[in-house]
Amino acid sequence: MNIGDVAAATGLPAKTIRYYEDIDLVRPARGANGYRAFAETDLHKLRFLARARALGFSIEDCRALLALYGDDGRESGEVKAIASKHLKKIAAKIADLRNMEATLAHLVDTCAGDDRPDCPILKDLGGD
Amino acid sequence: MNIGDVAAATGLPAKTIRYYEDIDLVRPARGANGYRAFAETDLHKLRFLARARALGFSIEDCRALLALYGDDGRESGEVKAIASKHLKKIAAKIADLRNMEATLAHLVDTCAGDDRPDCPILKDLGGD
DNA sequence: CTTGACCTTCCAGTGACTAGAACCCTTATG
DNA sequence: CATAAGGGTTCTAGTCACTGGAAGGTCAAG
Repeated sequence: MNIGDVAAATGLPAKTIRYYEDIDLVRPARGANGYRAFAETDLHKLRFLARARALGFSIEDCRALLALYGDDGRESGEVKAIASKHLKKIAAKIADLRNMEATLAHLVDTCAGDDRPDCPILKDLGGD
Repeated sequence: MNIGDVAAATGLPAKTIRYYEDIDLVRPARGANGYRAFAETDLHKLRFLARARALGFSIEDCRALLALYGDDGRESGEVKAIASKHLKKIAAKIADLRNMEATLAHLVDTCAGDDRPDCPILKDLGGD
C-alpha cells in the first residue's frame, strides 16, 4: 500500500504520515522503488494514532499508548493514568475557555457595534 | 522604567515584552545605556495586551485592537467584529474539547486501571 | 514517448513564546 | 579600587505538530 492509499484510508495527510515516520511512530517497509510500503499493521497503528490525536493526546502520549497497545504484559493502570492526566488537562482547558467566553460574551453583548467610536470592549481591555 | 519593573507591573515576563517589541507591538524609547525606557503609554499598551491575550486574542487580533484603541475615529463595529469572530472560535474549541472530554471520560470510567492488561481505552483506540 | 499523477527528500515557516549563552551596566560592599 | 550581585542587552535555537513548497524520481495509460 502506498502512502496515498494510507492517507485516504486513515484520513491523515500524507505529510503527517511521513512526519510520523520521521519521529519513529511508524516504520513502514520500503519497496524497490524507494516508496513506502505500508502493511496492515502500519495501517492499524496509524488509525490508532489518528484516534488518539483526535482525542487530544500529545504525540508523546500517543507514543506511550502505542507501546502499551503492543505490550501484552501491560497493566491497564498505566493506560488509565495517561488518560486520566490528559482528561484533567482537557477539563482545565475547558474551564479556562469558558471563563474567556463568559467575559468576552458579556463585552460583545454590551458593545453597540455601530459606526460610533465608543466601545466597552476596548474600555475593558484598556482597564478604564 | 526598566523592563524588570514593567514585567512586575504588567505580569508579563520580560522575555515576552522584548518579543512584543520585536514584533512591533510596543516601541519603548532607549536610554543612554541602551536599556529600554518604558513610558506610561507603553505600560498602558502592555497591560492592554496582557488582558487581550488573557482573553485568548491572537497577536494579530491584539495588533488590530491596539490600533483601534488608539484611533479616535474608530467604529465600534470593527472591534465587535473581531471580538465576535474570536468568541465563535472559543465556542467551537469548547465544543471540541467537550466532545473529547465526554469520550475520554467514558473510556477512563470503564477502565479498571489495575495490573491486568485488559483495557477498553486501548481497545477503543485500536478500533476493536 | 509523453503526460500527469503519484512518490521521494529537504528546507523553511507557523504561533507565541522560552531557554540559554555571552556580554554590558549599575550599585553596594570589602 | 576591585569585585560580586543583580539588573540589562543581543543572538541563536528550541518548543509542538505539523504544513507548504521546491526539485526531482517513478509509474500506468494513451
